[in-house]
Amino acid sequence: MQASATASPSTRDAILERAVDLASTEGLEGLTIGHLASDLRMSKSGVFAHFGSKQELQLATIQAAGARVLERVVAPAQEADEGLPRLRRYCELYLDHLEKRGFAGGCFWAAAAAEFDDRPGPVRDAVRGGVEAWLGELAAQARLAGLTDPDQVAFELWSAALGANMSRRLLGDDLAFDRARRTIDVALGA
Amino acid sequence: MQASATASPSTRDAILERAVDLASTEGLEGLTIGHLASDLRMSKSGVFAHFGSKQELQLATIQAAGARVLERVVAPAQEADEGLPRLRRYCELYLDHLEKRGFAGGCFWAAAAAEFDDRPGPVRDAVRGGVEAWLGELAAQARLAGLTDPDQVAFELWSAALGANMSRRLLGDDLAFDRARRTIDVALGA
DNA sequence: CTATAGCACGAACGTTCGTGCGGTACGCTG
DNA sequence: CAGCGTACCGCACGAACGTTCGTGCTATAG
Repeated sequence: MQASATASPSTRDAILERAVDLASTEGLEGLTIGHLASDLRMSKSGVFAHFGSKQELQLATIQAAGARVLERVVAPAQEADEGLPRLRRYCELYLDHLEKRGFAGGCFWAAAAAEFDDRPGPVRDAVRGGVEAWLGELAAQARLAGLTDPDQVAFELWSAALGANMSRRLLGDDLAFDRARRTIDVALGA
Repeated sequence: MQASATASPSTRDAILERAVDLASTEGLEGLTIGHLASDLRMSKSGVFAHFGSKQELQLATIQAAGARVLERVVAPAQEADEGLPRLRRYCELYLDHLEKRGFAGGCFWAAAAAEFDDRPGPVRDAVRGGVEAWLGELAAQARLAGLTDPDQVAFELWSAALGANMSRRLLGDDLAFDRARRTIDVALGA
C-alpha cells in the first residue's frame, strides 16, 4: 500500500493514544515531550522525531482526540435513525464516554477549549474546529428532528455535558451525569 | 493602625489584580512569575517575595478572583429580595460580568476548574471551594424561591454560564450569552 | 543623626523545557 | 552482499522556569 502521507503507523498511534489521555489531565501545554517519552519508555528525541515540533504534536493530539470521539460516539450512533433518535444516542454515548473515563482526565475538549480559547494560533483553530463540528452535528440532527431553533438545542445539550464534566471531576458529584441526563431529556422534550 | 494580618496593601493587590486576568487567559500554571513581573515592571524576586512560593501565588490569585466575583456580582445582588429575584439578579450580573470582560480571558473559574480538576492538592481544593460556594449560594436562593430540586436548578444555571463562556470565547458566537439567558429564563420558569 | 524595618532589586542556582545533531540497529531492494 | 531508508537513541544547546541570596534604597522611630 502506498499510504498517502504520514508514515509509521503503530508507534505514532501509540504515542497519540497516550498523548490524548495525558493532555486531558495535564492540558495541551502541560503535555510534555519528556513526560510522554518516559511514559512510553522512549527517548525524548524518539518521540520528537515523529512530529518535528511541539505544536505539531498538539495538533496531532487534537486530531486523535477527535478520532476517538468519532469512533466511540459518532460512529456507533449512526445505527440510530436520523433526527431525534440519533440526537438522543449522541447524548447517551457521549455522557457514557465521559462517565466511563473515555478520556483519562475528564473531557478533553472542555480542557483544551478552556486552555486555548484566548490564544490565537493553529492550536486554537484546531480545537475550535473540533468543537464546531460536534456542535454542528448536534444542531443538524436537531433540525432533522424538527425542533425549533436547533442551535439553541445544541447549545443546551453541550452546556449540560460541560456542567456534568465539571461537577463530576472537580466537585466529585456522583449525581452530575444524572443531572445532565435530566436536563437533556427536558431539552429534547421527554 | 495595627492592620490585623496581611501587610503591604497596594503592591500586593496590584499584583493580584493582574494575576487574576493573566491566569484567566494563560491558566494558573501558565501564570508565570517572570511574566507577571515584566507586566508590572517589577523584578521576579520583587513579585516572588510577596508570596514565598508559586503555589501561594496561585492560592492568593484564586482568592482574589473570588473577591472580584463577590464585589461585582454577589454584593450588588444583595439589594434584590431573597429567592427568585436574587437568583435572577445573580445570573444577570454574572453573565454581564463575563460579557463585559470582567475577566480578561474568559471565566476564571471555568479555566481554573478545567486545569486543576484532576490534580489533587491545595490549589484544586481552593478552586473547588470557590465553585462550591457559588453553586451553594445559587441552590440556596433556588430553595428560598420554592423551586423543586434546587441543586438541579443550580446545576442548570451554572452549565448555561459555562456553555456561554465557551461559545463566546472559543467559537466567537455573539449570540452565546443570549442563548444562556434564554436557557436560564426557562429553567427559572419565565 | 543613627538605627531599624520593609520593599524591591540583580545575579545566580539547579531543573526542565523544546529543539537540533550525529550515530546505530534493522529491513528492504538492487 | 552492498547500499539505503526508516526508526530510534544519546547527547548537548539555549531559554525559561521557580527559588535563594545578598544588597540598596526609603521612611519611620528613638
